[in-house]
Amino acid sequence: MRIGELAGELGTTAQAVRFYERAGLLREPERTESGYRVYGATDLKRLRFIRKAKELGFSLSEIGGILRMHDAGQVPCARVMEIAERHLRETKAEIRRLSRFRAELSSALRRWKKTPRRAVTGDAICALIERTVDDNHWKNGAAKSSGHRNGRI
Amino acid sequence: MRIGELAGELGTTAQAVRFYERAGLLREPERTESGYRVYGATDLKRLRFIRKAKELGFSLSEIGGILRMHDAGQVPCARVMEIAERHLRETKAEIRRLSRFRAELSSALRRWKKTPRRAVTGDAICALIERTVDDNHWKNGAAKSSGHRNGRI
DNA sequence: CTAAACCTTACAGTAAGGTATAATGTCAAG
DNA sequence: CTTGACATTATACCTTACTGTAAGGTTTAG
Repeated sequence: MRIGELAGELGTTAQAVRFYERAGLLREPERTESGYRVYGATDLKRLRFIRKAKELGFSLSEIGGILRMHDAGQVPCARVMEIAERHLRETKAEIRRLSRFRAELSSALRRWKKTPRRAVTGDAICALIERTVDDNHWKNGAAKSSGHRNGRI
Repeated sequence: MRIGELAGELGTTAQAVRFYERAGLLREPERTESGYRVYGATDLKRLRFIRKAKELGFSLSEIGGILRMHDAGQVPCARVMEIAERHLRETKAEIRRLSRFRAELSSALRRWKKTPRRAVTGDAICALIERTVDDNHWKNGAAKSSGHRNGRI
């Protein structure tokens, strides 16, 4: 199969497949006489693995590491667990942080509804934000938030 | 005060402040005769708001929207709530997704410990990933994971 | 007076994960 | 034999939120 078919099979594009090849996730495939890439069942499985892992939150460099283990004959499942657990911990930490923030938001909002506007707002831009506790001691803050702004998927 | 002092006051850098100015979050300040930017208490408050909102997970363009509301004489707190609630919903959705994934991981891992390696692994790269349920119907997947790879804060 | 520390501009680069474009070549069908 | 759908390459561009660098001008402490 050629690159477009391989990509289409997994809901991605030929460019992305070439990108994965340059990134070292896919080996350089055989070529036809005219230079077209030709893929087989093994490549399809490998690409399916890459797409699936990416869906599950693995970065391409993590996926690269896993694939290199596989290529070296090792079973990478322990490493996979490790990375997945880390993602989960990070996400949980973020939801704790956000939940605290929401709690503060709602209590500020209650105050805000009870008090004359100007009294709460004061000289702040938005008291909801300026009055939150300083959470600098929680290293690794938001700074990225989750998805939604680019990629399809 | 000059740019370095303003930045230092809030734990950021002069470059970042100039960046905010170009991005339209800070107005162009007065200048000394020699062209140095000169800031006052209002600018300090505005920058403090920006940094705080960013810590709480707001993107610069969201912050820009909020500041434009403020500059137009409106109280942006309702909008702030809206964005914060959305961030929280997104993060919760992601933790649900990850939790499901982890549940699958652990059950796969139990199977994996009970069965001879080859039987579970089969011809997969890592059965833990290949055998996860297809969750494409959960639009907006991971595709970004949370933080950790760049920003100070 | 000089050196350090600060300021100015403009432009390039980073990370991640691609997407888009240009200019060209190939292959099957009509 | 031409049209259209595919393929090739290289290079540039996108987002976000900055950071770094070059090449210079200014201010301040000693």
